[in-house]
Amino acid sequence: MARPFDVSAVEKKWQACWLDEGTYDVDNDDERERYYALCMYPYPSGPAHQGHIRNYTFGDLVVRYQTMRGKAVLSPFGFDSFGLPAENAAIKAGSHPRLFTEARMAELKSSVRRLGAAYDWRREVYSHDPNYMRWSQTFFLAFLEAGLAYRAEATVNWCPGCATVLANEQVLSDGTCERSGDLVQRRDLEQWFFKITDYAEELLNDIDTLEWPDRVKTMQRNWIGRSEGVEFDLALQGDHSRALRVFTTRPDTGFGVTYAVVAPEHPMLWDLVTDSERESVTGLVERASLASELERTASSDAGGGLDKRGAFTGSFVVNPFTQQSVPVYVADYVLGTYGTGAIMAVPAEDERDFAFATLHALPIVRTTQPPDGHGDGPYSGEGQHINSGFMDGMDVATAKIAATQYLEKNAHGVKKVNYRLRDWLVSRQRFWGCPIPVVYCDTHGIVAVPLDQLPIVAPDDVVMDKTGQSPLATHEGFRNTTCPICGGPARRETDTMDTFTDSSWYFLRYTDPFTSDRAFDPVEAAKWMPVDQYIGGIEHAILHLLYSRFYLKALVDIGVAPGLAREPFKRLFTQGMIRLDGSKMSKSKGNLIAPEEYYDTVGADGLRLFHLFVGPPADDVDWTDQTEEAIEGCARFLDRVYRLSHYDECFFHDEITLDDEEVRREVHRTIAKVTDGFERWSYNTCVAAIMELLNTISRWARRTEGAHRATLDESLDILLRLLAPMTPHVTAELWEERHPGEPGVHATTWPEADPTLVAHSSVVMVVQVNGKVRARLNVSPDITEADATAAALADADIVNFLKGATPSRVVARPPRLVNIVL
RNA sequence: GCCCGGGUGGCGGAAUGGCAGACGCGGAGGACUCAAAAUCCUUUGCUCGAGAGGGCGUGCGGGUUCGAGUCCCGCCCCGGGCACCA
Repeated sequence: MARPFDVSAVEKKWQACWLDEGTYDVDNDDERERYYALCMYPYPSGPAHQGHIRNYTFGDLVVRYQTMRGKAVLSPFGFDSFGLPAENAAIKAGSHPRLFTEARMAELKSSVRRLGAAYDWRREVYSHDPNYMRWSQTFFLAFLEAGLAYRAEATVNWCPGCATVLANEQVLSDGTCERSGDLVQRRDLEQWFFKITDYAEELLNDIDTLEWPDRVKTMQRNWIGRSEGVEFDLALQGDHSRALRVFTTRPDTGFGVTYAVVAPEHPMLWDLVTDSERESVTGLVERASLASELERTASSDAGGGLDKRGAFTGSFVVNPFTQQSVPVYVADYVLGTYGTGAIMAVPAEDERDFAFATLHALPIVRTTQPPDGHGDGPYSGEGQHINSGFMDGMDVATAKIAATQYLEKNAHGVKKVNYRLRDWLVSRQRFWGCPIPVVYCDTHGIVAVPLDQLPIVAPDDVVMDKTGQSPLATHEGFRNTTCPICGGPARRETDTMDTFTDSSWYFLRYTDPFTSDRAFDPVEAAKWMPVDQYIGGIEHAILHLLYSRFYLKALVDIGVAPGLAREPFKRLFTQGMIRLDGSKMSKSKGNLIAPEEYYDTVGADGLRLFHLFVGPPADDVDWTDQTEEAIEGCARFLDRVYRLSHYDECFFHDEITLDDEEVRREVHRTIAKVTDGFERWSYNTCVAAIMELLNTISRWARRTEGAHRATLDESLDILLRLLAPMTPHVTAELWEERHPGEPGVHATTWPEADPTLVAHSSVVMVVQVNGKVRARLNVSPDITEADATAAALADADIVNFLKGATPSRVVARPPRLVNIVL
């Protein structure tokens, strides 16, 4: 489309200006009020796509708006530059992940620069920078020393496609890898873990203090999965010196326990199995251990959990409430990794137990009275206790307390809190990540690499193939080393750290990236932290956002970040996704729409305005056939702004007329609307309000009766300032034309609405009869209820409409509405 | 199955219990032009009507209210999250 000005030239000019002059560089000794605005640092996958553009457009609006509000705004940029895609691509192309990654970083940076977003580029960080790795490794060792990092053998998630283990958080609920989509396998391996479970309670409680979307908060609460209950003993029938320990959240249903179940991995299992049952139990356990997590957990779907595989162990335990002996089963619906790995089963009040009991013909005893009409199925809701001895008649909460006391006295019962959250598995058997800085010595075992030898950087001449072992393991020069303690032969850890460890602290490095003798100065970091506004995609709702919260808490506790607030991100905004043909836009789907083609036509400003205008920022955007036209519409609006600013046929008069006054009022009302919209993240309505203002000014300036010069100048100046955080280039250009030699539009302050002008001098009051609008009257905004009623009833149209009928009621809501009810 | 969102013109969307459809896209008509593009103006929920004007209308069915897109109850559909965690 033809533009009234050279968009590319204008945008290049201002981008160069901001960069050369370091307009958005901010120093740590800045005395203005501070504001830390941050977009999640990207994985460098190539040129920016529309998701990035959307993210950085919102971020830049916040940065420029808060700057105009007089704050010192920290706005850094960097790259989450370690990761599997680079390694896989490098294997394919016979290149090195670093070369590949740095080429992608350059591409992304170039397209981000052309967006014209304001960043302090001096603070740029990237994960694979040895200067950054040094501190990633230092933190690992600090965690190790504090007992927060440990090595253990465990059943872990192995992704065959990625040729590495994964954290629980990276496995989707259907048992596939969130990255490659491969079915994740279970393997018993010795791996490094971070003790995130130590922080489960605090991670859960502090969610309440965060200004985050409820959706994200709920997801994190569910992920942590706190449950309160009792752990107690079920004594073995015939040998009361031994017992099966179980966990339950419903001790009150104890009288309904008709059997018990242990997980196939339970350590006591083979003590319980009698000779006659050995064969069937062996078969069951073998099947369970071969089955993938998916098969084991997803089999309950359709038939309401009828597929409950299990076998009798041959042993019995005593129900401590009824003193009756009940059979012990082994079944794969009980998990070895949660609670005690064994449960008391109450079929009448638990769906899973009900399904199992039905299948295996076990007795079902109700202990809670279900509501009328509930039927024979399991019932786990509120109700009076029945068949429950001393708890009969109690409600669930009261019975829980009574049952807990009973178990404490009679069955070694202890109140217990369990979490679904597991420790964070951080080992990865891949090359392109931060090496774990420990060595293994035959004499001294696990030995930390001395801090002065950090960073441990992987050598370049490594054969990278996906063998299931870290590529570093085959590099003799890297692998073989000496023990820092005894100098004897030792071997290096060859696994690398999960890349989520890198992204768990980058926001701290941004606050003080200039120092080389430590990761950051806690005093400098404390000036900026916590991040005032964090912006990113919903896909990080659990992974990155939970890990970062854990990191900061741990870093504060171990003395790396003393004095910092314990939460990294005060406010979080999660933007919607861009969809093409209904599916998420992503490089792997090959459906990216690059911004470059728009930069040359509608400009970065046009594209930015589109992203702001298309809908609520939190909503997904469908990229359709009509999107091109919508983007052009945004560019057209900017052209109209440009033309109005250059309009030189205006006839001016000296007196301020009523029309001029009304324009001033519109201008100030728009200030109020846009300011409010900015605070509420309602950017689409802000754009609409500014468009309306332009229409008003434009029509008024073209009138033959003329316009008041000072009013036109004020109006245009305010319009440019309101628009400046959204479309920074064109507004900077027009402002410079209008105010040569003065500070630029981005250095001006955010306009303030004059309350006396925002108020309306007269308003339209609607008059309804039985809820339908029958007349409109111009009234004073402070009309009284009586006057409003009188005016409504006196109106000619209303009188005519009523035809003498007497209203039964008149509801007046001055000054907006009067409703006459017949 | 459970927990969140959401359902408004041809399309994206707006609307603190008070004029439904702001703003934009698209469409229609007009001005300018030799012509086109660009620009500017008018118009644009559906429907009945020549017109004035009327009726209907925010997924469906009820309810509360003088008044409901908005609040309550029960459904339907779409999207997302969780899913044997005892």
